[in-house]
Amino acid sequence: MFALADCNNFFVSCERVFRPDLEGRPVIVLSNNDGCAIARSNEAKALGIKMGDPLFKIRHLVQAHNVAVFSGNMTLYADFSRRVRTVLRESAPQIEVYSIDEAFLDMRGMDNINFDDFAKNLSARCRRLTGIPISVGVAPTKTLAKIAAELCKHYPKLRGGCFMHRDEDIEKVLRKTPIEDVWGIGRRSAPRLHLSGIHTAWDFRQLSEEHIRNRMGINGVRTWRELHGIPSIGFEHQPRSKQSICNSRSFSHEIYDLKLLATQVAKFASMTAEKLRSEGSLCSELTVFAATNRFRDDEPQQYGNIKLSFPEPTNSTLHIVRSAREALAEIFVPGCGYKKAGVIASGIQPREATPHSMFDAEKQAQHERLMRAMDSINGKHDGKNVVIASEGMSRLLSSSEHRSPRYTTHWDEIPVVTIK
DNA sequence: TCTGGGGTCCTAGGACCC
DNA sequence: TCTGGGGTCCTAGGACCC
Repeated sequence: MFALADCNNFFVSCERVFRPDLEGRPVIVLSNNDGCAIARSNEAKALGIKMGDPLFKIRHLVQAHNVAVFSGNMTLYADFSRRVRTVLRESAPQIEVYSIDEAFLDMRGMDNINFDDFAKNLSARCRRLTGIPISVGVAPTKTLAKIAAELCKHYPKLRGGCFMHRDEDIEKVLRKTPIEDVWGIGRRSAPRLHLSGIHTAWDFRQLSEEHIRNRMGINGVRTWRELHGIPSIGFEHQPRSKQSICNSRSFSHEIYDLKLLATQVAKFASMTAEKLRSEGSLCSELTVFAATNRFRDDEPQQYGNIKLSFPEPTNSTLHIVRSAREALAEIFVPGCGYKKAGVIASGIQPREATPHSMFDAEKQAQHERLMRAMDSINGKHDGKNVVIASEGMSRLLSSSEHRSPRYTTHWDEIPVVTIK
């Protein structure tokens, strides 16, 4: 058996931990720049607010129904994610962290327990210890466990846990599960399937493997087999090392000036280098891209990108920022208003496995000490205190007007509450 | 006026090899 | 007249996920 533990409306739930007054009220959390709704409470979903709806298109709903609006506060959510994972690790021998708000549990070997009790107890325990409500589905495959967890969200009677394993139960549930709700069936496949009369997970399961293979490739087959109860998606006991690291943002307004754009790209590059070092990795390639506002048809559109290779794999802020700035200068077109830019590191390899340069060994050691010093200073205090000059001292050009305090990580942001 | 960010894998086609 | 078979690597684009 496999379990999926899925945090309910995760970002909203994090905000509610410190704002219990928002229980029962519609709440949404916004993406970068306060652009789109990326998390909604059940009440907000009931109002018809969809995942990814731009704020300006749902303003009328927000005002009419007194929706509480938050800017994304990733520092806070990452900390809650860590707390939830701690609880999950205590409950199963192996967990696979799937995303910031989901993890699979490998239940193989746990034969003599009541899985339904296990699921419900885990949900209650997580709520008690972290404040975050979670749904736990247990089933013979990961795909079925996902469906079981989803069931908990619609049926409060399940008390956050659902064990789905008997053939007749699986059939009953699959008959009611729209095909587009199945893990692995996306935006493109669902409409195609509907056209050929496939509307539910059960309909899909009735098709022949050959048919699926021809129309949807190997991934379709995997999903089909999983729905039949045959585990076909591996359990990843170890987190795999990343193949690419990307830092990109949309800006709060268009940037026409290369110098200003370069400070932003320098920040992305610097964040990328930091992430590489924190994972003990080096990169051998760097892609830099910059794009104009694709929603404005009254302005010339421009998308530039360039990929470069480093002579030696690196995770140095100095190297990566310098290269990123040079690359940006090559793709920059004067007169264009850039709305988004970013940096992608690839060709990632573990630092230990990479032989040191034959040249300048001493210089390289010095350089590494410098990076360690930077990381240690920036890690000690709230916020970045040492940056390289080309990043500039200004912030990223993005707005977040509704950000909550980072309650659990930044002491100076915690509001003083007077209880009368 | 205002429209997210960060990932993964598969597939098809071209270039090239013996 | 007749025009193989089996690889690799790379890239772009598509599809999927949260």
